[in-house]
Formats: sequence, structure tokens, C-alpha cells
Amino acid sequence: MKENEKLVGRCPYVTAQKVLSGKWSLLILHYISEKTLRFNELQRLMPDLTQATLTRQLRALEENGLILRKVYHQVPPKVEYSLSDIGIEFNEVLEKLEVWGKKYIQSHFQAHLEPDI
Amino acid sequence: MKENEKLVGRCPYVTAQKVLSGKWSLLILHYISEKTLRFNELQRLMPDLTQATLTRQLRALEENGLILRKVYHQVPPKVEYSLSDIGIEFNEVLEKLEVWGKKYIQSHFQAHLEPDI
DNA sequence: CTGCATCCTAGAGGATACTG
DNA sequence: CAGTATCCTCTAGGATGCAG
Repeated sequence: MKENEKLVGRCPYVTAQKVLSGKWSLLILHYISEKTLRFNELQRLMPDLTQATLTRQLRALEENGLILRKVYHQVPPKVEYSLSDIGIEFNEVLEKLEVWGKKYIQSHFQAHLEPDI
Repeated sequence: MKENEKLVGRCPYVTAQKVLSGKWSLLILHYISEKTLRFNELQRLMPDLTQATLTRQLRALEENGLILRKVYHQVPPKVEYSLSDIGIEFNEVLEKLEVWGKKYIQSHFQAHLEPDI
């Protein structure tokens, strides 16, 4: 689980893989890319994550420099998440990924399902 | 670890995340996208994976329909890996990802290191 | 509202040895 | 050459409860 560490920071693919390893990272980035969001807004958008997990994923993305965390010191607390510069650049990837993901779903899940989320 | 299963096949991001969850999947796809490769060629390109791990990653990519596995029944055996149709389409993502990954590395790893792999 | 602390489990992936 | 078969460790992430 640690043998690719030496490639992080050198190989763009290994580095990207590492940064995006969170199970929900792509979805979170997608939502935040559309609009700055508060913690509970993200929760409502993704009811399948627990609070603890959402927190961890957000921390990881923040530590990796993809998102910004702005805290309003007030009661009750308010925290907003937005994309960093490099996070904004990731939109290019996200767009291609969405297109590809839809094609993939079309070709692998032929059943009629509810619309995308 | 199973709570996003219901979104696989519906949400392109969750689906993509799942398909690409292997630690080496992006790198493997990158190499195969350039050229059909044999098992031992992949091994030599990525000396950090053990045989067992490489096999598992390839199996996963094959099961997810991204790569093709062609077996030549001869002695010694010969197996070639190449991209499937949907795998070829993934090149669009890969290209953007590589560009972004390099930018990310530039902005986060300022030290002078050996060239990319 | 936005977390952190704790516990727990599944499974990814590394190491090593063996095989048709 | 291209794998299996084991074993073992580690950590991501789910569940739940508490807190400023």
C-alpha cells in the first residue's frame, strides 16, 4: 500500500490516483465545482455518506490542496467549501470524466433506471 | 464500503470512481493506451507492482470492460492486453488528467526531481 | 451547524512460494 | 511466461455517540 509513494510527485498518473483515491472525491469535487457549498448542503446532496466520512473526505481534499475551507466564526458555525486554483483546473478532467462516465454507463447498464444524480 | 453501490450505474462520477479505484489503474491504462502490451512488458514498465497485484489489477480492469485480454495458446504462453472500445474513449480523460497531474506536481512538489516516468 | 473520537469490518494490496 | 495460492497487514470508510 506504500510502494507507489516514490512515484507521487513524479508521475502525474500515480499522483492523480493518490489525490483522487477517496471514494467520494470525484462527486464532491463535482458538486463544489458548481457552487461554493456549506457542510450541510453537501450532506443533503450526498445522503449516502455519513458525517464522519464526509468530514474525512473534505479534510483529505483540503490537505491535498484541491479545495478551500472558509470558517465563519459565528454561532451557529458556518463553513464554506470551494475549489482552490488547482481544483478549478481539475474541472477539465471532470468534464471529460462525466462524458466518459455516461458513455460507460450506457454501454454497461442497459436497464432503464432513474435519471442521474 | 458498500453504500455507494446504488449509485454505480447511475451517477457517472461514482461509477468512474469505482472503475478506477485500483491503485495502479490509471498508470496501467496509460501504458496500454500507447501500445498493446504483454504481461511481462507491463511488469518491466512498473517494477513497483508485484506479479500478484498486477494480475489482480488487470483482472479488475478486464471485468470492468476497460481492457481486452488475448491469450495465445502456445508454449511458453503469451498474453496481450489492449484497450477495449470504452477503454479507448477513456483516453480523453487520460489526456486531461496528465496535463492536470503535471500542473499539480509543479505547484505542490517544487523540489528538483528526476524526470517523469 | 459542524464537526471529532471511537470502534469495527471488509477488502486492497504487498510478500512469497509454487505451477502448467 | 503468465499466472495461481496463501498469508498478512493496513487503512478507508461505515456506525454511533459526544461536543463547542
